[in-house]
Amino acid sequence: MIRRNPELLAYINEFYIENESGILEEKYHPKQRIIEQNRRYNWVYIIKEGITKCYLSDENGKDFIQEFLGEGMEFGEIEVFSCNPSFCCIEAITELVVYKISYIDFNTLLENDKKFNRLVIKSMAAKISYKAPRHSYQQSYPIEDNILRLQQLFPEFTKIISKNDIANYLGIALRSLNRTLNQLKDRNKI
Amino acid sequence: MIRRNPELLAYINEFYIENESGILEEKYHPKQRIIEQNRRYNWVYIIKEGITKCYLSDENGKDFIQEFLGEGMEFGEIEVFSCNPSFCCIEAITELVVYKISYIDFNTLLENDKKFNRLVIKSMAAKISYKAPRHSYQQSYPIEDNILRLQQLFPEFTKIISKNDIANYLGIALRSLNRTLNQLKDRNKI
DNA sequence: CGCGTAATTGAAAAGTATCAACACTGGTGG
DNA sequence: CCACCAGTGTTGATACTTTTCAATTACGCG
Repeated sequence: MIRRNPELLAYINEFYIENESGILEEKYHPKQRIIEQNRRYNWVYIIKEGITKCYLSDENGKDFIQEFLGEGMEFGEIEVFSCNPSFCCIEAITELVVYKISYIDFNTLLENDKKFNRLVIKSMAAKISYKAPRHSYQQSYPIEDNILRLQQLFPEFTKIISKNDIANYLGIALRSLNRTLNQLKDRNKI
Repeated sequence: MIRRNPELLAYINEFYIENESGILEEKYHPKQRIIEQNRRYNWVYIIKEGITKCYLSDENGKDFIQEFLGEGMEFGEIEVFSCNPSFCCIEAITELVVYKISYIDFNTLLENDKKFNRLVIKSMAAKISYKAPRHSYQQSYPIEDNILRLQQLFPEFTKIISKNDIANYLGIALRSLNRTLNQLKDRNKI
């Protein structure tokens, strides 16, 4: 549920911070948006501390949460390669500290630092391989199974994330989330 | 719906075929599986001709189709980086011709050929950026809207792909697909 | 023709969303 | 200290959507 990438973060901390590498640091407060949907940016971000949500919102006002991103996760890098405007929105949930790198510097690193290149590819591969099963599971199983699964993976998911966000993450109505949670409690399954 | 990557295919055709590069060619018939779920392989594939489906199947027997892959699309590359067994199944829909490259050669190309490296990254970025909106749309909109959208993007989608596969792609029951198609016809929307 | 696969349909059951009302919480200012 | 407010969480009743299951038909091909 909350994705992390300690390997990437460690690498950046070790080799590029305080080293005149063009990597900047920025802070955000909860509910601040780092990236808005359908805009163009020239920065790639990597989370140093805190949690964000990555979501798409559609005309009818519904938000769909792609993922919750924690330490070491990148965002904004997809748009470097696709040359499209941002396809999702990134919003801070907790207090947040990020590193940011300009497109130009990011591309330079990709070309000249093989380890960095490989870490970025790995991070993208991870994004692909966890999205697929999740999408599949959400479509194929009833709400109850999805909640039990979340419960297993992240026992304290209700502590950090609001109910509304959880519902948006699961792609269901808030009411359905509450009802199902109650049913599970009644049957002592949770 | 049917993804393609002509740029990658053109590049491989131009520089690596019939050039002692370690790239092999293979043919498959409809319904043959190139990759099974949860196994380990040592090959990355690129489609030269034909169409495959990429799907996940779960214990309860349901298949969920991730994407239909056409010319130039790679598969098997994610597992090179994640080091996990295959997370999906790849099955030929039409007569199929693929190129295949061993993990070792693939890694060598990635390290030594910057253009190839960039093309692979771009292809992964594309996978991420079309999966996200699709997942979101399927969760947030009713079946009817999803079918109309498919209709717009691929007017002849019923010609090539079986009804069952379309239902599995949309994550709905076959019955629901048929009912909705009929309703749309009644209202002359299709 | 006969077979297997794919497509179609109706009726009932199950699952979800919608909407509106109400409760809880922490913070603010009088 | 209390009243108020906004944000978040909770709940019931109802309407709607989707699936399930089983039966039937259509199609392509040896």
